[in-house]
Amino acid sequence: MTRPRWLDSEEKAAWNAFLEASHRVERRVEHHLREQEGLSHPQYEILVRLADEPEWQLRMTELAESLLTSKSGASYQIGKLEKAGLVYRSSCPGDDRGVFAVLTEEGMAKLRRVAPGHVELVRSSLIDLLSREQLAALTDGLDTVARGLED
Amino acid sequence: MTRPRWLDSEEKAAWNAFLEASHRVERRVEHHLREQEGLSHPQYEILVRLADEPEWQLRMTELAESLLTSKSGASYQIGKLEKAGLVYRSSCPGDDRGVFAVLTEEGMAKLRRVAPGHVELVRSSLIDLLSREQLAALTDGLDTVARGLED
DNA sequence: ACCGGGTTGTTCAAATTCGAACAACCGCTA
DNA sequence: TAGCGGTTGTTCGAATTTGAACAACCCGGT
Repeated sequence: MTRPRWLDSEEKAAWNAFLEASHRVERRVEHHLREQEGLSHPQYEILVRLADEPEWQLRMTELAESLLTSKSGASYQIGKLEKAGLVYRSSCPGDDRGVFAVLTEEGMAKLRRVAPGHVELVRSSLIDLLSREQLAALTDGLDTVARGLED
Repeated sequence: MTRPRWLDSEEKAAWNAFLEASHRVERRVEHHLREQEGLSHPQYEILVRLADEPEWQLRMTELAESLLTSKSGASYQIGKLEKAGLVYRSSCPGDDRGVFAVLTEEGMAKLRRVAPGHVELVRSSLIDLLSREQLAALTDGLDTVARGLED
């Protein structure tokens, strides 16, 4: 067992800033969507993912991977959205195991209604807090991290 | 209702990178601590917070605020750690409402045992993925965000 | 000394998350 | 075409989180 390579003060600062910023932002977004729009953040993200697809649909597994969540978690949330009429499940032609989650018109309408407030919140929680240069540098770092942790 | 100030592509990239990086890192850390050390991330953070205090103790409310979690969440996790013998509750002299969460020797020993592996994971999840310059820029941005969202 | 507003920590129900287990299915190979 | 490893989505129980409700307590002004 080699001696641990402890974090120096800059590295500690980086880690703490990362944890604090991500928790604060997540907390804020979750709270806003919940209170103002009656959606959880995962649910909102599902609507966004589906709306981005040409046919407003995604396989359950693809959806779960896109959300970085478990399959059971995706299944649960799709169930909720289905009850709310924002999404429905559709069988997958050519693969009887498969299930598509499909955005309904009502789901798309909901998303359009909610998006402006959400974008405003994203601005006030991240974008508008930083200069253009800070934002670019932040994106660079975060992207490098995200790419480094893929799979 | 004014027209929403939609995000341009750089802003969208920033937001997506933020969400993806924070989810991937959190997921990785949580998984590692759970599997390798038998602690949840919140629990580990509690041990760290307490160990940082001169007397290894914090009031429940302070602890909750430090963790950016709810009071009930802190209470729950302290209950778990108490059962595990890593922490105990102590009444607060001068304030009968107050409760201190106090780190035990065993808790400190556990933290010392777990810390090296955790630090290695923090390195491989964030620190070592970035150059010194990237890390500094990332810290700057994330700190600005965290400060901007305080309270 | 007493009140009234604020604070502290716990408990509760409800919601959410996860992984394991499972049944059903796919596609390739013998 | 029978079989077999791998995939798909759901269900289950366990763990966790949250806000609301609550009881107990603190304190400054009267």
